[in-house]
Amino acid sequence: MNYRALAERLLPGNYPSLSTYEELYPPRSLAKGAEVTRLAPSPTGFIHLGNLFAAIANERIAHRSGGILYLRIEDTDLKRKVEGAVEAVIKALDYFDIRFDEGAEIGGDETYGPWYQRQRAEIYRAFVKHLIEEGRAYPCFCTAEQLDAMREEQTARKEVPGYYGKYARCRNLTEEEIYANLDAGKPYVIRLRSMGDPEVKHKFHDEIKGDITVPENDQDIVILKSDGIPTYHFAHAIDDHFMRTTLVIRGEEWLSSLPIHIELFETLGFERPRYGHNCSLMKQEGETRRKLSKRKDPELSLEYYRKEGYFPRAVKVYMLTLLNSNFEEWYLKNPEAPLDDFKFTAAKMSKSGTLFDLDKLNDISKNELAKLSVADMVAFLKAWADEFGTPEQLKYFEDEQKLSRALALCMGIGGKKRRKDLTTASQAMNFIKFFFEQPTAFEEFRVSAADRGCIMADFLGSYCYEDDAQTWFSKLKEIASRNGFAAEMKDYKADPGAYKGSVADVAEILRIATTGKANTPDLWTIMQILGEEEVRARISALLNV
RNA sequence: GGCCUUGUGGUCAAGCGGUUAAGACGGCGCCCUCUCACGGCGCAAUCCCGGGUUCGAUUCCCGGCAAGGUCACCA
Repeated sequence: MNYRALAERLLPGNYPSLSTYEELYPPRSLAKGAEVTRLAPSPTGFIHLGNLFAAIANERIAHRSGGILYLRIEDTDLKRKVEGAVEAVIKALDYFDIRFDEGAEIGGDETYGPWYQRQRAEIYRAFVKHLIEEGRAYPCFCTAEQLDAMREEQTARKEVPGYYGKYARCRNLTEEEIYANLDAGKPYVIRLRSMGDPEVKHKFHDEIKGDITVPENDQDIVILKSDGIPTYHFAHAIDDHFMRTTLVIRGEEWLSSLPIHIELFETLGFERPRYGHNCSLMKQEGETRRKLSKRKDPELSLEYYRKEGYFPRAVKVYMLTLLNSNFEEWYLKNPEAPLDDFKFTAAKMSKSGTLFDLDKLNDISKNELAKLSVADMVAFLKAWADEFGTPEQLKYFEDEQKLSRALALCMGIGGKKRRKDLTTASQAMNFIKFFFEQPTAFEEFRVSAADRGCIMADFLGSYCYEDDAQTWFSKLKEIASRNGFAAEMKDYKADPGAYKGSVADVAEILRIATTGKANTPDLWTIMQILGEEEVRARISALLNV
């Protein structure tokens, strides 16, 4: 068989010599130990927590080591393309401080580009042509129907499905048969002529999983599709070689195609990057758990968290605690340190699938928001409200002084201890609502309507805006006594039967009357912020019902 | 089904031959307290199963089992 002639027939024309590409994309001059990692999404534009998870790992490893993180777009499948997707990905990741050094739409050094795989067609074809010349790749004319039928037959016989060994029909086509098919204008793909034997297993060091066993590949996989565009596997080998990737951190779902990639790198004569296969983020579904999926779990899109108003740092902290098992301990000791100071390592990444835990995220969110200054909190809420807030909520920002005082109270600023009431922007806006809007719904009172009336009237009679907190509270105790409630909690607890309730119940009535809620921060302060007129109006409104 | 990966409380997990088997979230209880939140204290709850090796296995070996992933001209 004249492979050279076949290659020329299949991919006519003069391609640069292979060494040209080596010179075009030379090894990077980086310090020893610097890792080059990448994110290589297909341009669907949809990013979810699972993608963020892997993105943070790649970003941290690259930048911790003084290396490079780049963005490559895997657009070999046209069906997946969505307009504006690349910008959306960049923006979504930027929100979490993930910045690329190179890549699609990034600008900067273009040496290792282009970053869209469709624009790299010539490179792929040059290498495919080379493989054909070497007899390591061949055209396959099998139709989709034939392949389906074959798969069915294999499955029925309980054999491994696929295009390999004796099933690789086009692998041993004669020269005459090939040219006859070509002359007949039959569409074809280019397949790798695999030399592997799956019975042979090799030890392989995975940066995350440790030593694993990998069988050899024997599938004659498609490397060039009938449209002349490579498949993922082939593009991966070419691109990660010429973009000089040193470490590929990718999802566990790729582990089973590792044999293919190993064979590809070997036949191309490229040095392999190191690999780390990270576990996926899982979701509990009934009895079982499964990998997060973009189709089935829209509530796990990054957009969802932005809309809820999760503080980006909180999401990142949560991801890091899942990603590196020693991060949480470090963070507990260094709550003020920049996240980037943490020594992130692939080796500390979890080997098993992780269930996404909203309770944990919420807890972290509360802690993160509690660290903010009032000004930062206002800025955060404003940014959120501008995009997602209701018109009523936007009005809160008109009286910034009141807003600041309300937030300071809810965050415990000025008091002895910080409060942790606020979880997300939307929750926070809802939490402070009563400062700006008269409550229309009231939580249930525990005291009878008659007693409530007496207490509210009594309060209105003695209320003085100028009273300090202590005076205000001692008046509350007097009201309690006058109306048959215990002034001291201790007295009440000692003999509950002797009273209608305690001063706590008195406070609760006023609290619900002014805020609508049974649980709030300090009531006296709330009244100070609301102002005398508003307090009297709200209580009177309830008195007259 | 084949192959690969993974199995420590409800969740995330440390430990990797001898430990009262850390810690965090969640749950429950108590204290603090005008409510809540914060904080403090405490409780319940875990080594997938079966064989080996060993004086001794959560830790090492073998075998099960379970879960996840993957078997495309998708990535």
